[in-house]
Amino acid sequence: MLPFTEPASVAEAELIQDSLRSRLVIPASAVELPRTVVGLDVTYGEPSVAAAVVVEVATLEVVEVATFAGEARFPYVPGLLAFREVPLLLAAIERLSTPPSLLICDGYGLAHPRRFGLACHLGVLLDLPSYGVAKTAFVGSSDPPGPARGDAADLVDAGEIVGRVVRTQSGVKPVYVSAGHRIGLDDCSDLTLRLSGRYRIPEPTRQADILSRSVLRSL
DNA sequence: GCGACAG
DNA sequence: ATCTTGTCGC
Repeated sequence: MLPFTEPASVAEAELIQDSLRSRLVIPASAVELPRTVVGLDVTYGEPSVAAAVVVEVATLEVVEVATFAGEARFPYVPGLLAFREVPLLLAAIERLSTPPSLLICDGYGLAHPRRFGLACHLGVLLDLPSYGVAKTAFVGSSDPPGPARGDAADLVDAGEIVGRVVRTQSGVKPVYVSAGHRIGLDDCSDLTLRLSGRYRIPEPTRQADILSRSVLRSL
């Protein structure tokens, strides 16, 4: 795995993204789906808490969890979220007993100003398939997806399809899916729907959100 | 130039 | 993200 580099400035952070982006691999065809996936999230506080939750794809059951509490070292800057979250998330992932097979992040992958969001960053550093599921818009635009679960619309930025707006529950606000590394957009969308039981947010990141919040409360 | 801007 | 209760509705 590649080491995380802590940038000393916004300009340096952008250079790091441009450099790591050259290692991105996005396959054109479907990849084999793993038996389990890892949902990731960070809740901010003092300290902040990162959570990694392993979920079995077939049953949506939680198989293992790990957390890490520490200070976020980089400020929140739109487009540079990874520098705030990656160190904490890597520490949580390292505490899992089983090696992760696919990462699902709370945020964006390729749908990013420099095409290198959080999901790309984690995927490249760990050389693992990864993608992002965000709750609100960031870059690009789309037609509104149809009203039924499974309806979706391309997310387009600068004439490029960078992600997909996916309705995971009928009549509920859609989520924003974008590929991170070593997985194509179709697979990301399919997996997101498969992992969304009765909630808007797919189970892995939903559980990571719940866990990181509860751990922070208990500190 | 102005506003918007993942978490 | 977070500060924060009740409330409307399926």
